Amino acid sequence: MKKGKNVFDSKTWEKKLQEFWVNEKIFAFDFKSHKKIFSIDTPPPTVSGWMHVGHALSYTHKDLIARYKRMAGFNVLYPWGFDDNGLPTQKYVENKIGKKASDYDRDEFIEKCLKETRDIEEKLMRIWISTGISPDFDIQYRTIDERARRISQKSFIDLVDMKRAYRTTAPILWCPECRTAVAQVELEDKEKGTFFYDVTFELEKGRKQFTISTTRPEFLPACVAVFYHPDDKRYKSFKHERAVVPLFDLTVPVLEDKRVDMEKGSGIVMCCTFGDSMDIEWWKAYSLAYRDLLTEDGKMSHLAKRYAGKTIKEAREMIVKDLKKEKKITGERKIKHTVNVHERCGHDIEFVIKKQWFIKYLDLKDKFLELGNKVKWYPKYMKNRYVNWIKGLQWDWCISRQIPYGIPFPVWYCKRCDHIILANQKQLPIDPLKDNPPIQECPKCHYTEFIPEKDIINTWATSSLTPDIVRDIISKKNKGLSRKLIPFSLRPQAHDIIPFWAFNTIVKSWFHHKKIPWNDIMISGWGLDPKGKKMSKSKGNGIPPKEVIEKFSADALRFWAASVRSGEDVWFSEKEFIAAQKLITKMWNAFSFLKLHLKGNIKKPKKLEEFDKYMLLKTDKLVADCTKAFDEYDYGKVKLDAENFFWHVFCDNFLEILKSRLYGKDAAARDSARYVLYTCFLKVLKIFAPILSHITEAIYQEYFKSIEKKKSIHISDWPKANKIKDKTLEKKGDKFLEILTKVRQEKAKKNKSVKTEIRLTLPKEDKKLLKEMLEDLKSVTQAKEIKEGKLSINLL
RNA sequence: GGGCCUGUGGUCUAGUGGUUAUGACGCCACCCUUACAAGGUGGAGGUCGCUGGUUCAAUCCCAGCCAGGCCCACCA
Repeated sequence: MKKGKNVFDSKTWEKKLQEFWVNEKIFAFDFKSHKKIFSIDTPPPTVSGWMHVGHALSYTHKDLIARYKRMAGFNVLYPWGFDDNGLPTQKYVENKIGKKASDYDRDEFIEKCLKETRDIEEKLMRIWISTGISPDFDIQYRTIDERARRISQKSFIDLVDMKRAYRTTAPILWCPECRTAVAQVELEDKEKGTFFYDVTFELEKGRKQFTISTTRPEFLPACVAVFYHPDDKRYKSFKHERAVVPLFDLTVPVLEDKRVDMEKGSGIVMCCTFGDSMDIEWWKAYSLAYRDLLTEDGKMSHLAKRYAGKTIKEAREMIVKDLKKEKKITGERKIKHTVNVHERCGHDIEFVIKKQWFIKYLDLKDKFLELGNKVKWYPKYMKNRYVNWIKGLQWDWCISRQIPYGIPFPVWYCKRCDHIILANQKQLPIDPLKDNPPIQECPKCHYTEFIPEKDIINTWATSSLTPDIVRDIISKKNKGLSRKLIPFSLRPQAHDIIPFWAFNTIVKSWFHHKKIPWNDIMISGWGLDPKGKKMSKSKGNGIPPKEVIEKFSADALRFWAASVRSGEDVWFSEKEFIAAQKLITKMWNAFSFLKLHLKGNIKKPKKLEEFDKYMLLKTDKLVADCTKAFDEYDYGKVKLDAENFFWHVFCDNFLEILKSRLYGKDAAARDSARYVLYTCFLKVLKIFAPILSHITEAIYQEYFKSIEKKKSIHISDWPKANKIKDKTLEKKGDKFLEILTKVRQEKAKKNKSVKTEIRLTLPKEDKKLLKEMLEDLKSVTQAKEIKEGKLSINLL
């Protein structure tokens, strides 16, 4: 073989193999197999823009497991899906076409959304495939497709029947920018600078003045009460009085409540509908009046009188100015405080009262905690996030959203009495704006006109049904099989959506099946950009996978993904990609060496050389370790162990030691070497297959396939670790390597080539121990002879 | 305020209640050795965040503290 560069051509090979996998349906779920099923509740990526390597990271984690399980003998159900309905997708479309939903009529806009999502999904699909993932693309869904709409609407109707879904007027979190209700989980914290104003109020009787500190003076027109702490001596005398709100001439009750913080501001606080969640608590507790201050787009209502129609910001500025004019502001301090903003648009969240659909579940907190305990969490501590979230829940789940693009509620209301009319289950999916209700007249008041629901069902209420959607696909081909899929084997997902997706899926699974949705949950971290910030579509700091794949390779991307411990975030750094490329080159070169020596039949020889037995033993140890690690979803350990073993044990030592026999004349000794070379390399290759999926497949296709007969390494059998009975074997081999290291040290110290010949003297017991390995030791150390005595290495 | 995670050579990282603490990148010296110079061999470099405790023995277990990150709550 000629000296020179021998690099694995990732570009050509990866593309070729990816096509091969898809065309040959290597990863197809087998509907007829009797093998045990391993089912994965794959996260359908949200269609809201281009993906980045952070996405590829967590999808590769799932893929590592899928590929391992397939080789480990499971019939792997690894579906694919897109989450392409609701606000995130609508926002993407609005940005793409440069127009708002309100610029179109509803149907036209929905058409636009459907077209745009189809377009980008097709392109995204190609990128996903280029990362080397291995789902069965014939088992695929979209959360906007007919199946998902049917299942989501059915879930909703079932929940109404169970008295779990209910419609009510209640304070909800409202985004004035998106003009829709949002859920608690969609909030983000943002620190903002603002002013703390000391506003002068007075008591109705006696005109006694007092100060209330507030950050939101624009809420004065919605003030419904003021509160002080019952132990606060300063305000004891205010009991049963009424206060006058400045500028607006409202009078409101003065009330005592121990939730007031005496230390904050002046110790007396106004309650408005609704400045914050505390206001809601008081409003409920004391059945206070409701003053509807904000319109849907976040402007002041008629209650604000001459400030009506102004935005919150404008109204605040004007009211402050006017208060100052009347000398009603006695102090103002600049402060920083955290406010809730909508994670999708960053706009401040307000509270308003509206009719919305809710799912009642606060009474089931204990149940959900119990279900969380039944699921096995990897890593374990991630369960805390689930527990923490449930403990902090204080709202029922608001599932209605006031946007056009999504799954409609299958509901009409009687125009006269507001009676709820549900669609017939057999009709589903339906759109109440287009379809007629299943009855002619209202069963309650016999009126014959109905109002269709315009709201849509929030995305999470649909995506929490992914196991049901996949089961539905399966049941179309094999009804019995789908029943075996409760629960699924594994839910893989990232940690940021534990309160959304993991939790909601458990909730729905309990309501509909009274079971946990999956046995295991594996949590992935985020990809962080080189500065340590989370890569995100909206921040635009995501690195596109294409960049990495073109510069390095898909295998390098997978290697990077496998270098993280489950659940931990990982910084993007090129170091790991460079290391991966080096490993790939090393593997390809080792393969060239193998090809030279493994021509012709490979048979297990009658007698194995002693060192070769040791090689098998060490390789099997690696197999055992990696199998255990993979079974615990610890791909990071597999990657680490396999890399170390392959490079430093297999290549640096084993291959060097085998060389003399491979090039030598003794046929029996050579056959023994050839056999272990073949066996060990194939085992190592298989261990790497889930991680470096392309190069291992390329090597398999080029050489091993013709002998092993499986179509692809990815459906070949996972290696087995044989038990070796000989207890001294490991000791012998370890001693061998220890002596080899000493010889190398000696040569390096003297600045000599490793080819330098030596005279080796070994202590009696070592020489005896290595009795059967002396020939190998001689050749690898270039020893002319091995004598007995005090350990010494003489360079010749 | 509550909870969780992390802290190991310059950088990234493995790991264990018990000899000299793993590997990579970088650094230094040497070596063209018939798979590979994108290689090989060897080397320098660490009080394993700090302070106590448990123990014959702690980087590892416990407590407190410090630093970084995350989740939740509060946010008049």
